[in-house]
Amino acid sequence: MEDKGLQNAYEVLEERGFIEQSTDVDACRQLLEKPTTCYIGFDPTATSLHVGSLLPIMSLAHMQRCGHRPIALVGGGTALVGDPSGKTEMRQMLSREEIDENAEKLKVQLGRFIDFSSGRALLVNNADWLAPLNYIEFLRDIGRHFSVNRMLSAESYKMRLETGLSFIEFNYMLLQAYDFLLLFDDYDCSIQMGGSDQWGNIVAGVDLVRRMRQKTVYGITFPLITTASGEKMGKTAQGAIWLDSSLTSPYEYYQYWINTEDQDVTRFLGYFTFLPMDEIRAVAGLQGADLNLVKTVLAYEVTRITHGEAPASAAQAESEEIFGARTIPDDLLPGSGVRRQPMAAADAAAAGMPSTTIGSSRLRQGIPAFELFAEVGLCSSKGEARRLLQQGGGYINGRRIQKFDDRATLEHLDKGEILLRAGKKKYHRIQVDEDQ
RNA sequence: GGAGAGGUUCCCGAGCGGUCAAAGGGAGCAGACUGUAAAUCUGCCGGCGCAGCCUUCGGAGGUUCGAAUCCUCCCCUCUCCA
Repeated sequence: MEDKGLQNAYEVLEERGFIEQSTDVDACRQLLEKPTTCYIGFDPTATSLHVGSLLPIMSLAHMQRCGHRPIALVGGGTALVGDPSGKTEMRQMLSREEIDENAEKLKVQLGRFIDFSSGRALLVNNADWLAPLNYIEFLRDIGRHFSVNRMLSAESYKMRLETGLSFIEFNYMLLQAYDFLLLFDDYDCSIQMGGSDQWGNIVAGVDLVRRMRQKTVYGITFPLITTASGEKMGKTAQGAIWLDSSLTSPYEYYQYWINTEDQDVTRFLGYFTFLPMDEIRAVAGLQGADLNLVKTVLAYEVTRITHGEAPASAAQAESEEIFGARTIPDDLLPGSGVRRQPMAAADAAAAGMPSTTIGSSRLRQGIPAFELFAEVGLCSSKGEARRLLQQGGGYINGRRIQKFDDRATLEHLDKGEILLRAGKKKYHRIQVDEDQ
């Protein structure tokens, strides 16, 4: 069902809403009738990719499913320079070592979405060819094809012309264009994809190949994904939503997706799952509380694709334990393998809620609630805990705490543990260590 | 190199030498409402068992009974000129 080798990749991407702009729609579609090589660059500026990179990653995965060969380019070289596109300020420079380290981690992550075995996809690092470049040669061979006048008119530089743009960043476009040229030469790569902020850089590469090789290559950009309320994807108050499970746990990740705004649900199913579009269209009309069923499928699917089957099911179980389970009808997004029936209570208990172990002697004396909330990390300071509790946002075993200094004692023990809750969604489990 | 502007609590942005832990907005958090959504309303929003005390206004000194507000030097950013 998922592997529709026959469908044209361009149409798949278009149907799923991936395409914002392309250099030549008809030519791209035609090119993709036959196995083609395409690439996207990823910046190794952090140890992990985050949700913001999910759309490009999924596009490569779709390409591969349609029989094409994707190249994931880790920008180990370009990251040394820093892309000014879409940024207000120059980004912090990282050392070569840090970038190499990050690049290694990105490889592993990308491997979960794309099959790099036996040449079905390639992973390259542009540090391999950018780092040894000779400045003078580069200027003479590549630099001469670029018009500063044109570059200055590029949208991506406009914003920076107001706030300041350093020369090193100004060069970024040449390097990315050179990447495309090199991939074209070495791997016959003829399509570059990227976020809409990459349009200028991609076109620069297309132009460079045309000038130097008299060949036409193509570019496709994706829309900037924002939520219905206008936020950029993947940003929360706690920071980015990472794809690395040690930075953002599968549970948090699942929760991020299940909290998707109503208006975004079907759109996101198209972007971030492999569920067939006709199934997705079938649920597009759902409204109100019914959408929560769809959100469950969305959260499960995205978590499964990112972290795997088992962590996704565990996240689902844990969420259901806390927020309650629903039954998902079999005909709702039938292509998904989500568990559709509520779990037996016993199975659900094995969840990975954060927990702290406390000595029984301390509990015997009783611990003021605000201290406990701060100690356990539910609040960042005692003052904050105090405010939370005074506003009625703290609970022990589901019962609201009346006074900020009410004590948690051994009497609160329920099945060997105490369940703390801050607000509606944050939980913490206290376990007791039998000391004297 | 020359001339000017400016660096304030997560962000933006006010701030008369005392009444400033610092206006206002945003973000965030809690409560109400709900569907683990959005919108809305209310409260909170440096630390501390908190009617009090402690540490903040780029950095270091200084003037004052008293400074985020005045002076000196330094660091950084931006604009214009060369």
